Amino acid sequence: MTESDTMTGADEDAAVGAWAKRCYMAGRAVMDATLRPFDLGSTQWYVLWHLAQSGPTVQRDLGRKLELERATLSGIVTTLVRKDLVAQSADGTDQRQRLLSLTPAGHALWQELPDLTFIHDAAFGGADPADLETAARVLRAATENLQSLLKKD
Amino acid sequence: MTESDTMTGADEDAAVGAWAKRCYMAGRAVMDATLRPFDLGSTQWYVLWHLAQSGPTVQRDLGRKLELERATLSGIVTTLVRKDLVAQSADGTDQRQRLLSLTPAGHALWQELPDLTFIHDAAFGGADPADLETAARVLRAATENLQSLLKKD
DNA sequence: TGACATTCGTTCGCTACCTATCAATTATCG
DNA sequence: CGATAATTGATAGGTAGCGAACGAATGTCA
Repeated sequence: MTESDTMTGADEDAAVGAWAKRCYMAGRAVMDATLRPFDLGSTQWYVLWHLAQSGPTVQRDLGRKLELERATLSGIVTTLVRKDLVAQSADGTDQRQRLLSLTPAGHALWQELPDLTFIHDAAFGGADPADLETAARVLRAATENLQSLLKKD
Repeated sequence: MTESDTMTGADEDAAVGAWAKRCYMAGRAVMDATLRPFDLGSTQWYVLWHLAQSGPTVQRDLGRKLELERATLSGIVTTLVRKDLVAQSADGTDQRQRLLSLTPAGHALWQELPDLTFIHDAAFGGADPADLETAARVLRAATENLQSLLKKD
């Protein structure tokens, strides 16, 4: 047993949580390394991806889809606007909302970006589909348990 | 299927990678909320935890145990030193190394901190042990696959 | 021994999360 | 209608992570 096993707790349950973190961090590291030549962060890529796929989107809606707090997305959008990849325009109906869309430069960059499918394939491609389903179910249940723990407070 | 599919939450919510992130974030949120009254971050807690359990530790070793880069741990240690919870002293044999230990205030705070095992219990307590084992195995394999992807570059 | 390489901790600059708060806007309800 | 509540986006301040680069200390090897 390694020291990190003891760190995360003596039982197997804790190990799942620790591996969830490691897996997330490792995935992000690969994504960041792939996008570094393009001066793009992983979450910035998700924003471009969504806008390229779904077209102009109200900022709040995008935040809900990417599961980011308003403040988090606000900062990322500011960065992308500064890079002239995303435009933030007023929406006619609700003056509070901002409509996000790709600029021409954003469109152009999106065309040049490599396909990131290989990341997911490398990570999970060799796994038994049934095991993947089980892992997803365990993680989903844990997430919901934890979130309901926060609500209760 | 890429990470992007998972983020959109379209219908493929069986995506393990996305749930790994959600699970990690949710766990950290509960931990942060629990530790907020004590003005402690989650990783700061891990540092105190290890020092309370294992006694004085060379900084680099602690970094390896907690799987943190030197730069990351350096910042966290600085914060804990500023709060007078951790002391950073010179080690006799190697003048490069710093020996970390709990200060009296650090010991005192540690005694007052609540038990955090309820978090893992709430998250994974209701799951089938076999499923937990499967989830851990899937995540571990994915992590190793991703890390070897980084080495190759 | 001396030259070179490695290691440790720090610092810098960055991404990406969060909470709390604020101004502006819109929604709701008496 | 008007007062109050809720929502949007921005900002401030904090935590957590990374890579790159640097000085000091240590290891290695010709």
